Amino acid sequence: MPELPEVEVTRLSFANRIAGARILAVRMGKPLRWPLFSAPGHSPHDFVGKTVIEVRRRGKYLLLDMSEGMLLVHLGMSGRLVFSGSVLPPAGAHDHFDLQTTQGTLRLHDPRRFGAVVYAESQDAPMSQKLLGNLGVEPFGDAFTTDYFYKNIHQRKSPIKQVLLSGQPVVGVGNIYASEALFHAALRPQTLASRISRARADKLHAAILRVLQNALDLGGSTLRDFANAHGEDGHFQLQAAVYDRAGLPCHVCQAPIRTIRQGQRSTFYCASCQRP
DNA sequence: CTATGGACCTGAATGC
DNA sequence: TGCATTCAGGTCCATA
Repeated sequence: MPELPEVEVTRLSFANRIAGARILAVRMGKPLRWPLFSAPGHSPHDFVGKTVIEVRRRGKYLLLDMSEGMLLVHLGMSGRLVFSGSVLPPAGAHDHFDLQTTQGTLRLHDPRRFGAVVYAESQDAPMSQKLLGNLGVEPFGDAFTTDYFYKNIHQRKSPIKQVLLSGQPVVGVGNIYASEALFHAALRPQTLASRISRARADKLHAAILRVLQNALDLGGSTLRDFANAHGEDGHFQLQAAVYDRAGLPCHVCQAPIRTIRQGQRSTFYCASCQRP
């Protein structure tokens, strides 16, 4: 479900409401991708009494800084967070984590359970390093320059679509926005990253920022079940140029949008507008 | 080191 | 209707 825009929209929808809250109780459902604690001797009850200081984001992870330690939250493919100031309904079959606080309850709903909630003592803790240590730069950070982008894709031998999905050199671009950015840069997804010229790399760099910013402004994409922590849908999908538009006419040239498989993921593109 | 495919899990849509 | 197959917003891990 969630690429950078959806994760950031989720963060913005509850960060202010949970900041400063004291934790009252924690409830766990079925196991998620990783256990809450990697070291033995801990229990969810340990969180009671700690305070949530603030909510940050790194790539597609949400980082809940607490008065002691932090929670790394990932939404996987089907995860969604809900924050409610009043009492939530009883946990359903797919509600796998509840953080009950003095200011409301944060709940993770995740049918496929590719998501995770992981405790780390700090950013340097082993689990934190494993999950965050090898991420590329933030697209909206100062390090994501055109120079950096060109240099880093130039040494990659894979098709550019798969390089964008890899989280290296830049995080946050998933399957929807990779196809969309390549369309706006007029670049074929199959093009080997190493063969992309400086000028076209610059164009793709700009397209990534433009597409992600646009999706942020529209509240993300709701393909089937994404919603922010208030339950509000996103609207980017209504103006996607290529994603999920197989066989439909290109908005620019009317040629039918094509689908291919790359690394077991669907890619959408316009063979007329996008060139190697 | 880089690149690729499999694995994890559930539900909805499609096809015979 | 019933059952099998395919696909879905991610990414870690083993293997070449």
